[in-house]
Amino acid sequence: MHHWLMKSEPDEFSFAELARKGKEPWTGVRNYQARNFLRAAQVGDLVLFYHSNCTAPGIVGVAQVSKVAFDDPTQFDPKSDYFDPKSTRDNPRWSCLEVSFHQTFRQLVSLPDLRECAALKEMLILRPGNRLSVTPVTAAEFKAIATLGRG
DNA sequence: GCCAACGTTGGC
DNA sequence: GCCAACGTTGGC
Repeated sequence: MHHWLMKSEPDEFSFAELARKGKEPWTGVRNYQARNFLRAAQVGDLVLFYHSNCTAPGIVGVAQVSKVAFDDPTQFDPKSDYFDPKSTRDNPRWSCLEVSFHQTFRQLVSLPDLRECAALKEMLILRPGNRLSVTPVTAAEFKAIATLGRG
């Protein structure tokens, strides 16, 4: 069992939308390190859902991996923002997976909250300049954040 | 809108 | 394989 943190801009895809739809293919990851994390995820892994690039950045709830990684269809679609002309069907570069809604936090665990928490000092997301949209989280970090979020 | 950080690209 | 240029991310 692994734990992850995934970032999404709420203007693009919000956690509320995941709650409404129940599940969503997590496509558009175009960074090799993040892709490798996606490929390591297993069904049942819990995912902290982080809203970035918004007025109140932070973790809003928990999702769960419901399908392991498969070829990201958007890489083959010339109409998609995520189209990659260098990727072929014989040798696809990019993977996606499916996430399902799990739980909405009672309160936002904001970026300042995360920075304040001594147990979270090592989190990748808190490093300056970190741009990975998918990062691993330890079980202890997950627990600390879930405790804050569940209030 | 600014800017720091970092990944990627491409010339050499 | 080096490295400068460029693009993107994301907090503020």
